[in-house]
Amino acid sequence: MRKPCCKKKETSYYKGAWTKQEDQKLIDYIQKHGEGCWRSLPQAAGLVRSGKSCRLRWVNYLRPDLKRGNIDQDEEDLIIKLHALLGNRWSLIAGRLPGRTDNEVKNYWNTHLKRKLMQMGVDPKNHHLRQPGTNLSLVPKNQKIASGTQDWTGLECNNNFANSNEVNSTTSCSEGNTVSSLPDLNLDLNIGLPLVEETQC
DNA sequence: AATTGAAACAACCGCAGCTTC
DNA sequence: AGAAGCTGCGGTTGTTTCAAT
Repeated sequence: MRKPCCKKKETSYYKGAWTKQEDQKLIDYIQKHGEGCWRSLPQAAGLVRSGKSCRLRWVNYLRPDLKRGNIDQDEEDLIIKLHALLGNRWSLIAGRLPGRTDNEVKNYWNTHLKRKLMQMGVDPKNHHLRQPGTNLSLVPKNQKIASGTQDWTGLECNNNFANSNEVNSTTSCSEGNTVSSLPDLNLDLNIGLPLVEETQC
């Protein structure tokens, strides 16, 4: 049986929004000791949070390399393309967007892009073009498809391969499916090993 | 100015997969 | 081999903000 890396002790953790003081404690601790061993981190850092919560806070909001702010058109297009290829694999998608997190991409998808695709008559689940007329009533009259977004007609790539971890640049849609609407799609989907500062628990 | 509903964002929960013993 | 711990991911929910009425 594996030895726990820290004394297991169930505490009633704080939940809800993080305070500035908590953020600072977490930042200070990680700057000193690096990431890793999330379970023991809270106690070591003087936080009354679960390791999970600390990890999430760091990964999604405190990491210095995060690019905060609006997602631009290029990023949006890339998200759509990657989602067509990978499905809801947000961490993989976020990995192709420097400075963006899986949570951010997921939220953006759910709040912006899903609706946008539906308005365009595209099923956001599989990126298939819906039957003409379906849901098109959602599109305001005279509204053109946003600039920078392609006509997704013909996008019929199934996502079977997305269930495989072997996502790489040679992956392509199976016969009969087409990504003809993605002419500039040149994705290197090799999963690079992250530069992790090794820390021993 | 107050109310209400929608949109956007932040955080939690549960589960799966990997690692260790 | 399998049980248990840990981490990371994806789904979901809660809270805040903003616009419309």
